[in-house]
Amino acid sequence: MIHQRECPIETLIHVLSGKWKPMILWHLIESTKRFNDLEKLIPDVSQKMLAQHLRDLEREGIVDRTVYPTVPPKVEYSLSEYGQTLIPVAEVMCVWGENHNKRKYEEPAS
Amino acid sequence: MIHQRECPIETLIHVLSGKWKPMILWHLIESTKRFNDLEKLIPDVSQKMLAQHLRDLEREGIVDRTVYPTVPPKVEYSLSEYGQTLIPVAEVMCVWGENHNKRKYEEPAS
DNA sequence: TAATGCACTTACTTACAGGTAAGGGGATGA
DNA sequence: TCATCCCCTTACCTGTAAGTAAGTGCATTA
Repeated sequence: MIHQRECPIETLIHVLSGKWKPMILWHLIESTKRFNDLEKLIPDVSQKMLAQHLRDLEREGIVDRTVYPTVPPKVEYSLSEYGQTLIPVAEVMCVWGENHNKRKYEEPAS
Repeated sequence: MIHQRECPIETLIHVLSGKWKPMILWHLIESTKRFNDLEKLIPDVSQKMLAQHLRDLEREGIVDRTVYPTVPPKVEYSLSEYGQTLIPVAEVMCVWGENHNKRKYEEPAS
């Protein structure tokens, strides 16, 4: 049972809202990635949006940004320790999402 | 572990995106509600937005709409059987959300 | 006759997320 | 000297979500 007055579903939805954040999280759960890696892995994302959403996730404490002062610069993005707490949540969300997609595309009962 | 190619987190986020959907879900998890009930329970929602988001949730099969042909009209909204599958997901999301809010407002370490 | 309640819909406007294109800084390679 | 690589930032524009306000239809109430 849920026994809160306010609605914290909103919190998580808000943290992961934005067209590209779920994808970013998805790939960072798998492993640490560089900016360019993410750009290649996420089709059609612009550099601006990727940078912006990474900064959002960093501000929330979910993503760690590690800069190596080399030339050319190397920046790595990874899930922070706190960000790892999202993994089980993401799993539950994924199970539901997969099922929902199946329902939508395999049994269009409507 | 998550072993999908595509990212189904997006699916759930998309289903619950829109400023008012989490709140609507929240109240319908508690119990069946009428249009006016929801309007009163959700501060600042306009009738237009409430109607629109309820229709969205109905289209996804999450919410059932029951019309009683009385005058004045009576319409009840409730979680469908399928919508109930969202309850455990919502619970996990809530736990994380509560914790995140605590972290943000009680320990502004940044 | 007019007002009220319910559950919306419609038309119009505003705000913000996102898209496009270009630049920047600093070292290396041709 | 020019181009290239990496990781962005900036300026500008567009499209969609959301806000505002009014209207609809029907029956009951005053």
